Amino acid sequence: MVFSKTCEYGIRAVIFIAQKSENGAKIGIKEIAAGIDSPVHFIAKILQDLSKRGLVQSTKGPNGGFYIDKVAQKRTLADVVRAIDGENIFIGCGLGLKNCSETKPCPLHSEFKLIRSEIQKTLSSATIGDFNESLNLGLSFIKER
Amino acid sequence: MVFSKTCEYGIRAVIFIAQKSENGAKIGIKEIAAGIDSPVHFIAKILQDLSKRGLVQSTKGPNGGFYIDKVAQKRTLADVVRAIDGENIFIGCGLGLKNCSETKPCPLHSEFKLIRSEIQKTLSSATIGDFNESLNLGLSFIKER
DNA sequence: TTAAATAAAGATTTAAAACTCTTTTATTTG
DNA sequence: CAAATAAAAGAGTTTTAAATCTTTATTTAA
Repeated sequence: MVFSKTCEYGIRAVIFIAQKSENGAKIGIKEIAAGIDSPVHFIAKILQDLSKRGLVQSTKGPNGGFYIDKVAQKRTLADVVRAIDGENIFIGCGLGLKNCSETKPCPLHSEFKLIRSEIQKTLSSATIGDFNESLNLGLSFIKER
Repeated sequence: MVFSKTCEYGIRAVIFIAQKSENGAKIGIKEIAAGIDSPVHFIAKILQDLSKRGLVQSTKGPNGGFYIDKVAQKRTLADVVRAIDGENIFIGCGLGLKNCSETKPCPLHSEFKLIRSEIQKTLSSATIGDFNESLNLGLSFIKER
């Protein structure tokens, strides 16, 4: 729920790459897929897209791979989500009504405003690089097993 | 996001039926579909399912239709969501990790715990019948146009 | 300057969700 | 009891998301 599968993989990949490339290393797509438990070609597609938007960096050829530079480390998870799933999670109506608004609210409008703002706050206050340390210390995980 | 389309329709339908049947009336499936802007046969399927679970009542034949009795008016939106989309929204990991837990948390675990509990609180404190008045007064809406 | 490594791109397949259509069953009323 | 009405049930179809496979382009290093 909340995010599409694509977006879940995207967030996990971005966090993974950030951690692994902190020291300047580059990470191959196979290693990324293994590191976050995702289908190789699927995450490749997602990263191509994030790469075009500057949320990850990459180089081809031997010793190539993905990495996240200092600038991108400061981008937020909200940017990643926006790039993949769009604005809807931040602004959409909980009951799927397109013209739900302050003046014509759905019955759950104000409740969902609170929830959405909580989501927005969480995602826009977390940068891509924020999790490096906790992952390094084994305090959090982005892999199933 | 958050809910499946099926679930959005389901919630809207249930709220609609609750309001319209408050006085004991029964509402036909066509009227429901029109009242919440949903495909007739699709919402019919959803209501069949909710009916089996006792979240709505129905009778066949002339003057038949759907309604929601006193008991079901007291059921919560959480029950409806659980019936259609399952538990996942209440317990699932924000990053889609199946074995994310307190002891093996994903990087966003605690943040999502807050968000989920907000969703849970909202849905389980709102009964199906809670919106009758606000809909009657034209203070909230469950239809696009 | 060629071979190997690697990401990018494109095309295709699979699976799940959303939606539609047809037939059946139950109920009511004349 | 027959006809009409309305939901239930079942069997599709369409659309979208997810996943896979194949080919191309770029880079490096021998």
